[in-house]
Amino acid sequence: MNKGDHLFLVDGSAYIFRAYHALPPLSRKSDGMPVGAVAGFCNMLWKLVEESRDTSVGVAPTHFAVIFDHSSTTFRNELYSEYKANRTAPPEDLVPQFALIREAVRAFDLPCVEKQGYEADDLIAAYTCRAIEAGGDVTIVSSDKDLMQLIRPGVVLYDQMKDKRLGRDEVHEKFGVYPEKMIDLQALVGDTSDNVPGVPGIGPKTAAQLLEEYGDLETLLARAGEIKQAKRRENLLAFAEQARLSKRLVTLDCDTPLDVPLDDLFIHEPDGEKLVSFLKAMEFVTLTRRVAAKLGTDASEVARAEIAVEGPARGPDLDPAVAAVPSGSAQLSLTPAQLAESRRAAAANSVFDRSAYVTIRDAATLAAWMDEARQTGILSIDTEISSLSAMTGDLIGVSFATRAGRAAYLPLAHVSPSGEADLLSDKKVEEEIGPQVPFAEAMAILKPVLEDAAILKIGQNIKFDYLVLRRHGITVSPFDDTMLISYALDASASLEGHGMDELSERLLGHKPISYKELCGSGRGLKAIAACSIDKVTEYAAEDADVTLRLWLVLKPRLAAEGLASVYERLERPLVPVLARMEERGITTDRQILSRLSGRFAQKLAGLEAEIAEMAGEAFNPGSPKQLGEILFGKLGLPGGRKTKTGQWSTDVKVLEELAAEGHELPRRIVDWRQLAKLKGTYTDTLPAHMDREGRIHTSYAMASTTTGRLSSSEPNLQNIPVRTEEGRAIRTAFVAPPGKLLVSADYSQIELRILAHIADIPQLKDAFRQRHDIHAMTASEMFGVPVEGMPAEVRRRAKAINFGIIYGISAFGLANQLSIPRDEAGLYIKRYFERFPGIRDYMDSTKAFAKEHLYVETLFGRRVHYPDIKSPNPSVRAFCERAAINAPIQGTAADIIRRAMIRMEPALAEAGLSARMLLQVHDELVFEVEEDEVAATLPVIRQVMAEAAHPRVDLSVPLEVDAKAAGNWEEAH
DNA sequence: CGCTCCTAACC
DNA sequence: AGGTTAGGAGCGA
Repeated sequence: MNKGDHLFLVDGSAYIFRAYHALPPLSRKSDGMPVGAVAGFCNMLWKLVEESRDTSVGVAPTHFAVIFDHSSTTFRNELYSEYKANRTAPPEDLVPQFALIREAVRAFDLPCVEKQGYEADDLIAAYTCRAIEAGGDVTIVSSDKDLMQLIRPGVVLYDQMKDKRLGRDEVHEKFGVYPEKMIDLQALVGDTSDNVPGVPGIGPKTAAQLLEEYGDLETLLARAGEIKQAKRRENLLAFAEQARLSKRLVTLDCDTPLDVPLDDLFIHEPDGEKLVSFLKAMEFVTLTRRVAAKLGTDASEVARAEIAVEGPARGPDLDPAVAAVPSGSAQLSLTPAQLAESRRAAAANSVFDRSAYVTIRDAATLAAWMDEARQTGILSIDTEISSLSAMTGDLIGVSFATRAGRAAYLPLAHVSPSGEADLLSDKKVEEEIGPQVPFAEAMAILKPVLEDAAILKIGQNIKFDYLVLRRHGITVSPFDDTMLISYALDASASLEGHGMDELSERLLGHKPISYKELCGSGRGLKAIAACSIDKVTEYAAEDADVTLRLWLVLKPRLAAEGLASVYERLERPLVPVLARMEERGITTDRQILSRLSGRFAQKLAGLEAEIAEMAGEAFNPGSPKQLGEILFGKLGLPGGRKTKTGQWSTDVKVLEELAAEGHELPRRIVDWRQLAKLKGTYTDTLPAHMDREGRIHTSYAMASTTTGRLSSSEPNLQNIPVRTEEGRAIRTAFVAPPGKLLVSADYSQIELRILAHIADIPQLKDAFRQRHDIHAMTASEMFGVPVEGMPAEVRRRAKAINFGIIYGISAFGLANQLSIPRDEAGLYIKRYFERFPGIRDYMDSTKAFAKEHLYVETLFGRRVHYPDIKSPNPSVRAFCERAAINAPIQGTAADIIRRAMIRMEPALAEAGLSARMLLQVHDELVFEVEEDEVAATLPVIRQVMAEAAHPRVDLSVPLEVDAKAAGNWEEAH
């Protein structure tokens, strides 16, 4: 290398992650292999190479290398074992792309450099030093602040995504120090993502100020005693050694030995054929064309390269299924689709041997099992607790599996089956049921494994186990959840569809022992702690075994079917978020509820007397059967309809119609029903769910709806009344604790906005952009009535039609909703389609798509399956069609709020705010916020929610968020 | 006791 | 008319 030469050093590992996170996931068309990061990387590299061929640009490189991290442990771990210890495993769909990206660099004919025991940054530092010594210039293609220390005359950092070059002055502008002081600054500040400790209480601003004043780290530490601020002084004195250690960790070594000499990095013209054949193999159509054109290669003449790719499984493969693959080349050359198929076939008739399961009775055996997990890198787990609720049940035992058929149960808190636990001494209990590992000792052995970033924990509905273990100080990470994988693959079978027993029967051909078989049910229900440990071992170890085998079958399907990003971005990251919301609960005022109950009871008693009087006899107004006989039999009122079982229908609709004709009794029944509902379902029941602190903890189900929405139960906090004044009063019982306020933030008209975007309706989009009243606009378009002075009834009808459209409108449904004749409703729909022809196109194309694929998709790639959409039964078919029209709209809204929830906590933390997210009600999030932080918190919440679709989806309509704070939920809403 | 039906609360 | 959960009545075992 000579003076005037220019070396480009690409921080390859950093670019992989940036490409992966910044770009929408992408799968290879032919087999679903994830290639999004590869695509981003290749585009970036091509742009650099193109620039380098353009000699008119002054910064064109003469030398070029792409540098990668080699392994996760480096010499820095010897200095400090915790270095980068809190790094989580890379996403599953990214792992197979690492090898492909190295292939890509070779296809570009560029040197690909990495070194055992060193980070990319060390190699970049060494090459930079060599190049400068030789008189050359260096451009480091990266934006990592860890590399800023290398900036000096002749060396710049280039952030390609932002097209920004960082030199001395830019570093000073950004951090308040010049590059030569960056090491000292980093030593003080530390780095949470790399686990560099730094000095507590010192952030970048303070650090820069201190370095400005004292010159450098050593001087600062030596003179720390002079600092006025007490806390700052003490921390600097106490953590001086930690700062020095941090400095050694962040310092990049110029003398890292280089296996590839600098001069070998000399750039040469890429080999067009080699590169095009690689890009063809990746199926990057646009880039292939572009590259072929520029390099003068005829793409049609070039055969696609044979690229072997590693399967998505982590760690050594433990599944006999793969060893049985005839190719003999094991999984290294399997595509995801092939791997998924081989796993499916091998697991279809799994053999289970319950007698092989182990009961863990002592700490040494437990430790040995954990070592097995360290070897394999995977561990399926299942916790057994004393009740059904993860929030309250006591941990009774934990089961594990390390590979198919190898499973164990660890009893922790079993008691004597004779039921005299209280009367027996511990010694007696042990004589009766055998020894158990002491609880605290077991937790101490489990914790490092369950929190080990290198061991993937697998659970079925792992939010449950996550919550249980959190109560014992263990935060399970990283993890996979077979229920959520199954749900991402196909959410159509609701409720039991993703339960373990059903998955096992469907995918493994094996029926596990049911909870009922183990513990009985009803009056015969036995506490699991009192069941025989041998029996529980069979049951619990089997569950862990089944879970692990389900994972082997299900996990590869994510990549094979193009659903890895749905799982990785919308399902898995939500687990800890929801777990924390459930843990927090919401404070509830017992007094308010009990006063309301009293008031409702009085009113109900009055109504009951009136009802009996009017009916001429006492009967139970809560019995639709008795009521129907009174109204349509005894009193002979007209307009009776029958339900599908032939009973008289007495729903609100029927009663309201009768009331409108002047009948008093139905009016009273409607009132009675409403109050009885409020009292029975809410004011009487909610207090039973309160904990000792007065908080109610709901449970969110992530896999219970077909569309991607969450559901809430025990209690359901997603259907707290809001419509009527009496109902709304119940919301005043949901309060903020002293010193805090509740904030409610909800999306305005999110589903209609999504419809406007997806169906591409100009009038709707304009109305939303201009913040017009959407229902009034619709009415105006349809009926030709000006928005000014529009009668409420006209707007109401348009609103009903708008909702009807979202629900996959039918004349029958609209007629029912508006209480108008069916043909009139049909006319409305006809006129709507005339005014908004794009809506009809959307509906037709959605139906056609659903019939072709048997599923529809949200904007984020979530699939909703409709296997019955081709049913010969017209009503079944029509129902599926309406649901298929609704699902992309409802599901996209659900995806958007999921994204907002996942981003919310980091965004709040980043802003230094302590707000806590408590509830989700489909388009609304409820938070608990310190009073003096409300003003700062509202804009953060609004922004995260409004921007939640980005960058994956660029909606052509703005998302608006209304957010308000108050002492209780009613006023905040 | 466990299941189905009907009704009604929410978005 | 799309997506949910919950409670009470009623019925059969």
